[in-house]
Parts: sequence; structure tokens; C-alpha cells
Amino acid sequence: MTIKDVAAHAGVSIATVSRAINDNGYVAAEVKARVLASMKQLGFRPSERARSMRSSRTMTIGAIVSELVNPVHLEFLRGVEKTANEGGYVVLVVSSQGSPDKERESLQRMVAERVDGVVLGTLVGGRKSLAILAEHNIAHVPPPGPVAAALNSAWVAEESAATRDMGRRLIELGHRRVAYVVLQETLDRRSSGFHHRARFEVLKELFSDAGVTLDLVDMARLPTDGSCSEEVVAHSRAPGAPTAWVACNHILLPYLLDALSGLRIPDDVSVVGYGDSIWATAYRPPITVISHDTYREARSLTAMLLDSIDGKPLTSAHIDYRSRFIERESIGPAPR
Amino acid sequence: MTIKDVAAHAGVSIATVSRAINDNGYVAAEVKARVLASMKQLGFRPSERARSMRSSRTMTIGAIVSELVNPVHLEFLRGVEKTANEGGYVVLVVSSQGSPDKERESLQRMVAERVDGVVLGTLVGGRKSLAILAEHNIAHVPPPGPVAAALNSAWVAEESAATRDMGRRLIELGHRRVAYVVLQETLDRRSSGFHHRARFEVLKELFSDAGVTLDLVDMARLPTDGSCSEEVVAHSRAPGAPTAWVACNHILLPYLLDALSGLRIPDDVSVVGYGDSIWATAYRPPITVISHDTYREARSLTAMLLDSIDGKPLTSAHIDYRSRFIERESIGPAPR
DNA sequence: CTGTTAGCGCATTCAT
DNA sequence: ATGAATGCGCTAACAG
Repeated sequence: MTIKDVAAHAGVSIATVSRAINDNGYVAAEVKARVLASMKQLGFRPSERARSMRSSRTMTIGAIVSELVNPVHLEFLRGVEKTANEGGYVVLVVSSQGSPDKERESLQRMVAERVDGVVLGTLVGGRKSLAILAEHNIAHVPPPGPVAAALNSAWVAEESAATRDMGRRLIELGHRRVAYVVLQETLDRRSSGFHHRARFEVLKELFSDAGVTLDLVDMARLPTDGSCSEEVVAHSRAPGAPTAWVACNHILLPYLLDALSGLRIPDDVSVVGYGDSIWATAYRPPITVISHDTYREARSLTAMLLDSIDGKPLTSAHIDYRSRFIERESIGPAPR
Repeated sequence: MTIKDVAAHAGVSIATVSRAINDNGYVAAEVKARVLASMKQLGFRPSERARSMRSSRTMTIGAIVSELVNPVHLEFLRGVEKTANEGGYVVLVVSSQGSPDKERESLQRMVAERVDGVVLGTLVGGRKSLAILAEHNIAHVPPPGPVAAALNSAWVAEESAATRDMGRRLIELGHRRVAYVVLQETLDRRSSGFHHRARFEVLKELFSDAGVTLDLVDMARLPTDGSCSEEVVAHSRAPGAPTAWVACNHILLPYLLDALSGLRIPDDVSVVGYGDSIWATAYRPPITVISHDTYREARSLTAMLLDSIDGKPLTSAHIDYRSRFIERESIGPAPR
């Protein structure tokens, strides 16, 4: 089923069909109607692939994430897909499964697909991965250069403010030792790692000024099979254990709660999570969080990409990050 | 950057480059090495799009889901992406946002992209949507015809068995009135609706035999802004209210728990959810569920699609559905 | 207003 | 073993 078939069916040349489809150039109203009718009847849709051969635009963008496990990634994809869709784009989703090699291979595949742009959800491959995009002149967000700096500082500003609100509240509640739970592996990453480290630094400084001890607890890996994090369990039972726990990541929160089971919240320990979801509010007690609107972030990031593809200069105007400290019942005065 | 540039750089013709790349036909070892070197140096990747113009295979599949909100969809996508990736395919993800029109439009776009196949996560558009795939001869799973029947019965068998285990346990615990919480909207859908109805029927029959009343509670829509389902709240406070609640869907579970807040679990009410996740086990008390391995299902479904694309006949051999009733502490004897 | 023609980047004959 | 030529489905420039 090609444009040729339609042309034959309508008794015109392929050029006329093309013009009728694209509303481009001159074509008699009557002829146009006939062509459109043939099209409908034959169920013809012009091949985007052939079309992109000529236009050198594929109307396709790639979205690359590390792992499709964290519900936050879903929020992210939802934003990307929605925005892309509104702009007439379609989204190629690839997961690097946390491997830099796989990530580079996936990026090469995006190159082969000649995507118009790429949204970087999480980058695990660092500079070498970015080099691939640069080398092939593929538009991408977060973007390189000065705008990236603006984006980062916007992100950091939002996140730092919310983090400070959280930290201050914990201090106010009398906590003297706080645990910050991470997956070290995530912290090491260049892209998201940057953000995570920024948050951590803010907290560290704030606490150090107030004489509060901040422990970095590495969960090592996500527990499976209903087992729970030995690291957290051990750390929470030690003498002088932290009285407040912060999960650096929404996906870590349930694991943390599971490991803290046996301790009463917030009587024995206070709990805070980064990232909000219905589960955090449905939990009893409802969990205090620092919410970040990932969907919104993805939308503004993708809008930025589409503009960039259209050759519009990137500005900070798009940036739409929002982080908020939402206090619920999972934090309370430090015990004793 | 095209094959031409590589040819020029290596001092050979484009035909030779093509042969060197694809390991196809004769090409002197020395020449091949030179070409490959040029390729690497220039960072060239052959355009999949141009390639597919000739081969009429795009090495692309589409995955269509209703909404990118339910974490279960993420499990699904993860399975699809992984399996597709292993087969050298790349995945175009589109969401219909619950609208049949948008779904059909998305399918038309898949047609335009000439995808080799489509994985139907959730279909909201019914026969008319399927007709699009049929008309364009696009391979898809779940497949039409007799294999579909086999798939369905496999699914229903697994799910029914687990559902019966659950129902029997509730009866055993002395529950005389059970609420089954749904989003009616979902139930009406042709594809997933079928499955949901099958489960419900099993439960209805089982309970009717045992003289247990089964209420269908429609949550109408997912609450927002920290409000909770009025329907559930009202129903749970009425005289003679159900003593056990079943959420037909993993995403409904936290909303149900939220609405049931104030009642003690399992002393006042027992709770069961369809679909498992770390949150269900991290909740206190841990929630009893009927788990379904969506990731595995997606993988086997996608494997089936890839085989189908390769012209292999579809058999029931691929089917790999697993449902299990997992009793945790959220269910107990009926009060009074 | 409409038809003919020339590529877009690649794989594949068919010659050499 | 290699190169020149053809065509995949489409759009755009040019001719009529």
C-alpha cells in the first residue's frame, strides 16, 4: 500500500496525491476530494519513514532512562510522551539497564534511527555518552553548556530550599543524628548523581552548623524476596542510632520503611522521603516528603527539546521545577 | 554523514562499504578493515530508516497503553523493552490517555511508522482499533483468533485459581459480606475488561454458593488532592458494611487504604489487592494480594510477537502467566 | 492546475 | 573482489 496505489485508484499522478495529502501547492478541489476519498477507502497512511528520507526530520525523539522500575520514571515518561505527542512526535523508549555500555549502544541506535532529539532521563555513561550525541549533532535535554548550568542551578535552588525546610524542621524537632539513605551506585552517576550530591551537601552543611550528625547509609542494593536491607537494620539498631531517616529516592522509601519495621513511627524514629506518591499518603502514618513534580519537569524539559529541534534558542524560560517540603505525620520530636 | 562519506574516506565504492558493514558478499579482508576503520573514525552508523526502505522491516515495535500512571504499566513496559531490545528491536511507546479516538490516532501513527508489530497493553478502542491493525496486516499481541482464546483461557485459569484461593480464605475467615472495588470505566473496556469481569464472575459464583454477599463498589474516579473516595467511605460506614475489601487493581489499593483509614486492619476490615509491589509488603500490616507477574507476562507476550513477525506460527507455548494468592497480615477473622 | 523527474541513504542485482 | 546502476516511498523542483 503506497502512494502509487492511491494515485492509480484516484486516476491521478503520485505528485497530485502528495499535494492533496500535504495541502501543498495547487490541486483542484474536486480532484483533492477524490484523492482523499481513495485514501480513506484504501486505508492509506503515508510512510513516515519514506517521508523522513526527504525531509531529514523523523518526528521521533528518544527517551533514555536507566531502569524502568522506579514509578518516578513512569511519571517522567508520561510527561515526555504527552508533550512529544502534542508536538506531533513519537517517542522511542530505551532503558540502559544501568549499564554504561548498554547506554552507549542504545544511543548509537538512536543515532541510527536518526531521532530528532533525545531526552536524557538518567545518564549512567557520563561524558562518553554525551560525546555520542555531540558528535552526531543530536539535540538533547538537559542541554550542554550554559543553559545546562541555568537548569542545574534552578533545580538545585528548588531542591535546596525544600531540603533546608526539611532539615530545619528536623533540627527544630530535636533530632541530633540523622541518616540519609542512598544507593551508592546512584550517587556515583554523573547526571542524577550531581543532583543527589547537591542535596546531600546542603543537608550536611545545615546539620554541621547545628551540630547534628549526618550518617550516609548505603543500601548497597534493593532487597528482593521480602528480605530487607541489612545495612539499614544494622544501623538502626546500633547504640546511638539515628532518630530520623531520610530516603534520597522515592523507590527507596518502602524498603526503608520495611527495614525500620519494629520501630514506631514517629515515636521511635522520624521518616522523610524524597518523592511523593499516593502510597506515601496512604501509608500510616502518612509519610513526610519532599515532593518534586517529575511530570511537570519532564514536560518542560521535552518542550525545551522540541523548541531546540525547531532551531529556537534554548532559554531558561522553560524551566519549571518545583520542589516542596510536605510535612505529614511521619516526623515528630526526637525520642528521649 | 552517509555511506557515501565513508566510501570516499576509505577510497572504495558505497557498495563495498555496504558489504563490509553487513558482512555480506565478497570483500577483501584488507579492504574490509579499512572500511571499518573509516566507519569508526567518522562515527558512522547506517540509517535504520534508509535500511528499512529496502528491507521493509523497521526493527521497531509499538507498545500501546492506556495511561502511564499505574506502576503495573511500568512493569509491562519494562518487559516489552527488554525483550524487544534482546531481539534487536526498539520500542515506540504511545499512550491513548484512555481515549478511543486518541488510541486510533496512535495506531494510525504506528501504521505510518511501519512498525513491525504492536504490543497491546490495554486497548480502550475495541474492535475498531483492532480493525486498523488487521487492515494493515500488522502483527500484534495479544493476537486475534484461536490463539487469543488459548491465551485468555490460560490467563483466566491462572487468575481464577488464585481468586478462588482468596475467596475461599475469606469465607473460611467468616466474612459474610465482601466489597469488590473497581473503576467502572476500566471494567467496561473490551480487552482488560474481559479479564476483570472473568475474575469478578468467579468470585460471584463462589460467594453465591457460600451465601456471601458481594458488593461491587465503583470508585468512579481516582481521588486527587489528598481527598479520598467518597464512595468507599460511604459504603464502609453504612450499617452492615462489608468486612472485607478487595481492590481489583494495584493502583486502586492505596486509594482504598486511604479511604478505609480509621478502621483497623485486619481487626475491623480485611483488605486484599490484585497486584503486588514493594509498597504492599512495606505497608503495615502487609497487604494480602493476588500477585500477577506482569513483567513476565509482557516478556512472553513480546517474545510471541517477535516470533510472529518472523513468520513463526503462534502457539500457546509462549504463554507464561502466573498468578498467586499471597496471604499476609491484612486479612483476619470477620469481626463479631 | 497537473505530470514527469530527481534524489533522500541504503542493499542488491548485474557487470566487470 | 569491486563498482555502476536500480529502486524502496515519498516530496519538491521543474515542465507543461
